[in-house]
Amino acid sequence: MPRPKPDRDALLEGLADHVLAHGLAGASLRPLAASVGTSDRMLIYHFGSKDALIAAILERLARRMAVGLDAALPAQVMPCEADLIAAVIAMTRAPEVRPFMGLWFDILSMSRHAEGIPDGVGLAILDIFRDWIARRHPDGLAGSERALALIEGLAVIDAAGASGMVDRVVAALPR
Amino acid sequence: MPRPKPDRDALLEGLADHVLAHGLAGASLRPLAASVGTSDRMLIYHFGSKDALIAAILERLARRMAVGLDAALPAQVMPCEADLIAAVIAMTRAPEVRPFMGLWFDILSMSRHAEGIPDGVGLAILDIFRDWIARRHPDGLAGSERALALIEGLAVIDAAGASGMVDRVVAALPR
DNA sequence: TTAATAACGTAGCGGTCGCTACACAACATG
DNA sequence: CATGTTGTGTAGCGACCGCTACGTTATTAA
Repeated sequence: MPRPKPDRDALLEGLADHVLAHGLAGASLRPLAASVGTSDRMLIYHFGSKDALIAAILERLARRMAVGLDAALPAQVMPCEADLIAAVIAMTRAPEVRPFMGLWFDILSMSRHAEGIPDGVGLAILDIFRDWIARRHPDGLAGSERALALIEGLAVIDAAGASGMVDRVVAALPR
Repeated sequence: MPRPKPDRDALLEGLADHVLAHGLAGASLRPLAASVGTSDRMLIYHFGSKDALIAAILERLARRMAVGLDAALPAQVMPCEADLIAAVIAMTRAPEVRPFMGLWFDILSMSRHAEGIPDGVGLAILDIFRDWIARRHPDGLAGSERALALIEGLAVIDAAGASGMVDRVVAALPR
């Protein structure tokens, strides 16, 4: 009975791609549907409402991010925090990761006004990232939160267009 | 002829208030106009287009932020970076400053897709903030960029809902 | 075979969007 | 007084929004 409908799952992959490519902020049913060769009618049919659809897409993307993070950097403690941060910043700039950063800012922006972003999504994503860092940080979980803050901040500065400032800060990190 | 029309200026104050209160992401002409007792028709008449209107509002808000920042913390070097960061984080949590942080994430999100946010706004705001920090940081401009990154990151974590993590990081800062 | 259910297309609802056309009053200038 | 220019209200355009009504086909169960 609660057989996981196969179409829904296939749709989600394509929908996640579309959100990643075009952002979450202006995502609307018809372009979303067109990108996977169906209609807005069918998206509502499968997911019930736009909010539920967005929730499903975000869940899918969160899993994709978790998997991608682990694939991007070997899961071993790095000897020096500066190296870890430099590696992460380089990673966030890779073309296949940058859309995720954009999505992250969309979520931060939208969740302030309850615009269809489920509660707790921000926290969940933050936890995924924090734990991922903790597994690679020389000080483990203790140092991971400060490193996370620094990385998030550098990502913000990067997104604002001041990549030079980011490079300077990373280069000046104590080792 | 290029007399700076007085109405336009008065309108901008109210419009800036509205954007601050309701966010930039979903700001549309009719609610904006209603909030200052006029019509969408008149906003276009005064500003030419929505994009120009948004640009004017953002300019106004940037100035307001610059003034507010200087009023919030005395313009003197603080003896310890940790104290400065703690003070800034406390400031970002104040009810009159929080809307500015929200606006900042809206700008970050929207400017990725050229959604009516003029180029360079992100950089301009970042510069205002960086310089403000530099004037209070024990290491001056040299240390300000790393502090800025840390503060931005903590603001992101705060916005995501993990204020506990922010408190922990701030408390663990070396002094 | 028949009946129920699932999957999907077509069409359209009521609403909001940015923006414009048009008329008209007030005022300034010749 | 005639003639703009400036401000403002009313109405509405075409596009898009999330969502629904309704009919049809395809599959499955009795």
